[in-house]
Amino acid sequence: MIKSKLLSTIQLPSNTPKSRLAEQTCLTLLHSSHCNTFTKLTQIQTFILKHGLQNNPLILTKFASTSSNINAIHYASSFLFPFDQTTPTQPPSYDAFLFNTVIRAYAQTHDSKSKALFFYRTMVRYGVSPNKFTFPFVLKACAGVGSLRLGKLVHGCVVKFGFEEDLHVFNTMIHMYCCCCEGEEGVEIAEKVFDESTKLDSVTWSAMIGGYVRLGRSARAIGLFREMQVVGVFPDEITMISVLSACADLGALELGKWVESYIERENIHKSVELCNAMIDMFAKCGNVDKAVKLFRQMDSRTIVSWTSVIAGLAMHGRGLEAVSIFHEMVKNGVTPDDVAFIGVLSACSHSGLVDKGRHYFNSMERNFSIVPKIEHYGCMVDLFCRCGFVKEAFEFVQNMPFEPNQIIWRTLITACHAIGELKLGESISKELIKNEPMHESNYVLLSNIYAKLRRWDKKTKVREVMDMRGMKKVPGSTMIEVNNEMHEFVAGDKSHDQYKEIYEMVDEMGKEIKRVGYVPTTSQVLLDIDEEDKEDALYRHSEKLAIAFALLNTPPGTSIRIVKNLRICEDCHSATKFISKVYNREIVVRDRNRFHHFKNGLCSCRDFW
DNA sequence: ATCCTGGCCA
Repeated sequence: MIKSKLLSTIQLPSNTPKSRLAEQTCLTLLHSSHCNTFTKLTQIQTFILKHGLQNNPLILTKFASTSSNINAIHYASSFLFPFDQTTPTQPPSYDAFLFNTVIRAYAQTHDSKSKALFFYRTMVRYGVSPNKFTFPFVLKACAGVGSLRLGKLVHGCVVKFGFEEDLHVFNTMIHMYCCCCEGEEGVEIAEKVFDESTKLDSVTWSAMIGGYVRLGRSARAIGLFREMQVVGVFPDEITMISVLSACADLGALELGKWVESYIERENIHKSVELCNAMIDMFAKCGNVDKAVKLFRQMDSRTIVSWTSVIAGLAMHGRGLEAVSIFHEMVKNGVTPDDVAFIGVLSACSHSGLVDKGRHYFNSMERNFSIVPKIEHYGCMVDLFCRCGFVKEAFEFVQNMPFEPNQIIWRTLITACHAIGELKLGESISKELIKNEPMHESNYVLLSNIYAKLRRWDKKTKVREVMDMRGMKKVPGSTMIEVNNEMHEFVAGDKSHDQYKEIYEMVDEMGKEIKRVGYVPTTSQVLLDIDEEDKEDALYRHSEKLAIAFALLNTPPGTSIRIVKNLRICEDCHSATKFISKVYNREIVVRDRNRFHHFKNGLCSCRDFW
């Protein structure tokens, strides 16, 4: 209000050159207000036109850079470039700085990154040479768009304008190639560029390490971090965030603890983000108590801190604690966002809190004006299915404002499988395969259903179709960290040095647990073989191999932590309960979905997962 | 004279 008055009543003293004073007044205006509403922008635009400042690059640049939301940016750019944007007429006397500002503004948006590239092209067409500040923005926009073709093109421009030696530009280029991974090509180029360069700083290494983590190649990320230390480049907090993220992904608790002490020892700044990454790491590596402790010790927290600890508790099946922290968060005046709701809803789902889940889902829009996304609907479907309310789940899906995605269909199929609605599961699976013929988990679900129906003929047929289409089932594998080393097992694995002892141990385990009531669940075995062989096949599962390995190589009474890449199978779940009792070990299993804490013959998931 | 790089939660 005050500003609009100021604008309309402003008087310029006559003894000063008008334009200079107008320029200063305009700068003050731009400086003092955040020009993110149409009204303010219109007022300033009027002022600019009135005082003939429309060709003043300084004013125009400021005008563009103070626009802090997407509408303001569109507005500012349409003012700066009022011509038909596809066929620009007369090149105005704009400089690189002005273009950089507009390119930056668009590069930072969520859905208009390609406009950044458009303005880069406009800039070049006008004969304005990009400077060293231009390319980091353009490359960032490319990374956001994710098109390798564009990325390569911009790389060419970087070389053409001679900025490939600039470390900022170079680092952003590594980042861009890591983000534009069509297949593996992008990351391969990033590696090549990375390997060929001689001057790398911690940012370059972090970009590459972070790239591997994003692609799920966490072991490679850790390897690269080790190389970084060998070469003698000192990591900073952002490097450590990526490394922690890799530990979280691998479930490498010992390594994660080492990272924690390394941060302490080297006095690396513990930013909120670093603490968040640490919370996430401890939760995903099985020590959720430590995650909660760290969370409690933080003196300032962001929504990410709260969400990390809530999601951490959720995956350990500690739903009530997660819900209570969510409450505490709201009470502390932190407004939950959509991700926080994913956390609290999945907490309800993993702990069977149906009513609470419904309550939070309904409160999203009512109390927080967050429109539930399909992911939130997915959480609800999962919640209903886990509690056995399959009918309600189907009704819920029918009433939701989205077309169900494959994730939701697969949740429903799994539920059908669990409650024995095999015919329904079969028909949905077939439908899914028709729509998404190259997704292997659709075939796996169908083949599981045929196994339960004992229709080996149809099961074999599914297998054949998969082979014909050149697809492979992701092999189940289990990782375990012993003495700071990761060991990975796949079913029937004989590559391990200790494999003979391990198989003997597995046999012994089988005998011991059968004595206290374990019955092998042979219907889980997805092969058409006779019962005795099936039992044998069950004993070769990667989970059991890893547990046997742990029993052989860790002191009695210590807890065992393993990480499985897929969901733990029903038989291994049952067997592990008995093993925890017979061998008096706490066994913590992280599977694709959540954690299972086995202790004294029971599991924290209450056999519901 | 003012504009630059990598990172955390589903």
